[in-house]
Amino acid sequence: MVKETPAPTAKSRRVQDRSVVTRNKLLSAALAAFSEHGFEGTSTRAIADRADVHHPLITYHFDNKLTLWKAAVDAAFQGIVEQFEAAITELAAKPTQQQLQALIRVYVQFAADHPQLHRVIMHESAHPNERLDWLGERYLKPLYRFGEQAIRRGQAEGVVVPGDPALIYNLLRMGGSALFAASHEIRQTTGLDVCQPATIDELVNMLSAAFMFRRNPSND
Amino acid sequence: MVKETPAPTAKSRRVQDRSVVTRNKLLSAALAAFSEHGFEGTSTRAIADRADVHHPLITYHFDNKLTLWKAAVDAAFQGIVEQFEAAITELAAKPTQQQLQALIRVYVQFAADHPQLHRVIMHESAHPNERLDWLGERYLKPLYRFGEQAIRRGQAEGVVVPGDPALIYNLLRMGGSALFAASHEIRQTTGLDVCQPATIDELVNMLSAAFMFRRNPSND
DNA sequence: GTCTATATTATGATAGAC
DNA sequence: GTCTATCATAATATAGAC
Repeated sequence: MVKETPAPTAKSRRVQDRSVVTRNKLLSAALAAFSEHGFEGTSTRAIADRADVHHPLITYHFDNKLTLWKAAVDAAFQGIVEQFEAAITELAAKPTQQQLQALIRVYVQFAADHPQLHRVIMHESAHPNERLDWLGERYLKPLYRFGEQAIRRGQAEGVVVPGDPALIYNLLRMGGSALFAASHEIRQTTGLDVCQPATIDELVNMLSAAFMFRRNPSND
Repeated sequence: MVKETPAPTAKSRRVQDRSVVTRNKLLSAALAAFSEHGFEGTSTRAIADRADVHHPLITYHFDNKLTLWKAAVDAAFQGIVEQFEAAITELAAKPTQQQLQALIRVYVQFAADHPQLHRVIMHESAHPNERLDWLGERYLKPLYRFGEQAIRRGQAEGVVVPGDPALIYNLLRMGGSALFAASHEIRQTTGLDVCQPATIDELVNMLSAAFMFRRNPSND
C-alpha cells in the first residue's frame, strides 16, 4: 500500500530536467559575466539576472561564488580538451608539420568560438591568486607540457623555427586567442571583424608561417 | 598690519607638494588596482589603502571613480606616446625596415615596463562600454591609424609580409604585450621569465622575423 | 589639504515558506 | 526545486570638523 519508493516517474523527471536547465543557464551566464568583469567585478546577483534565475538558486546549485566560477571554467575547458584529443588521435600517423598546423587551427577556431575562456584566464593572470593556481594545476600546466613537447619535436625535425619553446608556445597562445577576446574593440578601432571565417584562416596561416618553415608547400 | 596677502611662502609651497605627492600615489595605485581587478572589481577604498591615503581624498582629488580611472590611464599612456614620438623623429631619415623594427622594439619594451596598461585595455575590451569608447577615441584609433600607415608603407616597399594590415597590426600589438600582462602566470606555468632582457630581445626578433622580410641582413 | 563620521546602496549568503 | 524576506558586510559618496 501507498508508495514505498516514491517512484521516479514523469513528474520528478520533469523536475530533474528543470534543475539541469537552471544549472546550465547559470553556468553560461557565469562564464559570460566573469569573462566581462572578472571575478571580483561580477556579483552573483548579476549572474542570476543574466540567467533569468533567482539569486538564491546559485547557493543551492553551486554553494558559493568560487564554486560556480570553477564549474563555469570546467565547462568551458571541456570543449578544447575534447577537440585536442580528437585531433591528436586523428593525426597520429601524419607528419609533424601537418600535426602542428592542425593543432594551431583547432586552437584558433576554439578561441574564436569561445572568447570568454581566454578573457577569464587573463583576468586571473593579472595577479597571483588562488584561482590562478587552480587554473595552472588543472589546465594550464598540462596544456603547456603537451604544447612544449610538440614544439620541441618540430624543432628537432627542423619544422619549427628555433628559439625558446616556452616563448613560442606563449606567443602562439596569445596570438591565437587575444584577438578574439578583444574582438569588439578591434572591430571598433580597426574595422576588422576577426570572427569572419576568412580572417580566422588568414590568422592561422600567419601564425603557421611565423613559426614554421614551409618544407613541402605542395603538402598544404 | 600683519599678513595681508597670505604670502605663498615655504609653508603653502610644502602643502602644494604634498598634494602632488598624494595625487601621484593615487594615480599609480589606481592603475595597479584597475589592471588587476578591472573597473568594477576594484573599490576606491582598495585604491586608497594601496596608496596609503584616506579614501575621502579620492573624491577630493578626482571627484569620482571614473575620473580617477581616466586620469590613471592618461598618465600611463603619456609614456608610450612620448617614446613613439621620440622614435619617429629620430628615425625619420632611416629606411622603412629599420623604422618598423625600432617601433616594434619601443612598443615591446614599453609593454614590458608597463604591463598594467595592456591589462586595463583588455579588461575594457571584454565588452562594449563607455570607458572603451573613451579609450578608442583618445588613444586606440590614433595609434592604429599610425600603425596601419607604417605597415602599408612597409608592404608597398616589400618589407612587410602581405596580408590585412589590421590583422598584422593587432597580432603585433597582442603578441608584443600580452605576454607581459600575463608574466606571472607564464612564469608559473612555463618557467619562462618574459621580463628578462634576453627574452625581450628574442621576442622582438621573433615578431620582426614573423612579419618582416630580411632584405639586408647586414643592416641589422 | 586632510580626516572622522555617516548616509545610501549593493553585495554574498542564508532561513524558512511553498 | 523554487521563491520571498532578510542579515551582515562592504561599496560609493558626502558633510562637516580640523
